[in-house]
Amino acid sequence: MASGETEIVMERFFRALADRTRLRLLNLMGDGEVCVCYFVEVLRMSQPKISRHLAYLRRAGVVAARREGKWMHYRVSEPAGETERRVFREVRAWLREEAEMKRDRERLVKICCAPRMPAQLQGAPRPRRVSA
Amino acid sequence: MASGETEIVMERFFRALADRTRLRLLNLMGDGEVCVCYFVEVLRMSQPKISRHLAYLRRAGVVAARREGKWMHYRVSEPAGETERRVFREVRAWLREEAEMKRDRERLVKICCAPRMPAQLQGAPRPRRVSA
DNA sequence: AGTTCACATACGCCTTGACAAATATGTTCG
DNA sequence: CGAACATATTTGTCAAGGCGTATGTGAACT
Repeated sequence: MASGETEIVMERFFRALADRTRLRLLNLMGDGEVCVCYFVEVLRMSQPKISRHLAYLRRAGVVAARREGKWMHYRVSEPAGETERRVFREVRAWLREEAEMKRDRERLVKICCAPRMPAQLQGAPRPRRVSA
Repeated sequence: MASGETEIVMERFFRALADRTRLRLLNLMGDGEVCVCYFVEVLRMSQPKISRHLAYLRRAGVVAARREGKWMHYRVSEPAGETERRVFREVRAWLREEAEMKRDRERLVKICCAPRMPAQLQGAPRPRRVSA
């Protein structure tokens, strides 16, 4: 790693968290991998907007992506260091307590566990684990 | 508090941390109140720049200021909620580990505990507690 | 009162990044 | 192959915020 590079890690990390949409995305990934199409559905935002914020989080090293056919699954990516991991853990605990974040997770559960999925989500892969 | 206002607290908090200068200022306040003149001296940045970032941190509710004659002392201001406090605690622990942050604290100690203070700091009030 | 010291704020310039709309890429299936 | 679908990126516009310079403000002196 280039000298001085560690010095921007923290900044990049906090910049990644300095946007409500990105915090909401992170919150939805709290229980495991989630497909992009669910983010669009739950947050009711345009697909490019979601995608841009996911790319931002990816560049910041906060999330990782996995392709499965047409679908992309995003998951939280744990930091390397012990201290960073603890910071991240507490941040995510904070997310779990916020009102809007709770509502988002409830919407995710409602949508992906519904007896009939919404029309645009027919055939979309369901998240492994989901909890409000 | 107005409805919906709690939803921007997190964003404002992380935006306050999303800048290296502000992180360094926060780090220097880790052990107690510090006078503005020390920030200028330790970080070797212009006084208006320091002042602007301190104002930003103040607006975000992350620090508090106290006037003592001509001098302004800044200190970390603990958040209200338990979860927020834990996040903040871990963030500050992270700061304590970074290389540049350590160097900054060492510089603060060296400057304010020197037998003869630098010319521009003659008579400046020394921080209560200081540790590298 | 007037000056000096310590700090804060205002102004102008420039960069970053958020958004919508349009377009490109990659995957599957007929 | 080509159409359909899911996701990604580009383009253009705008607001937030970074910086340096200049100026304002409040406290402590003579």
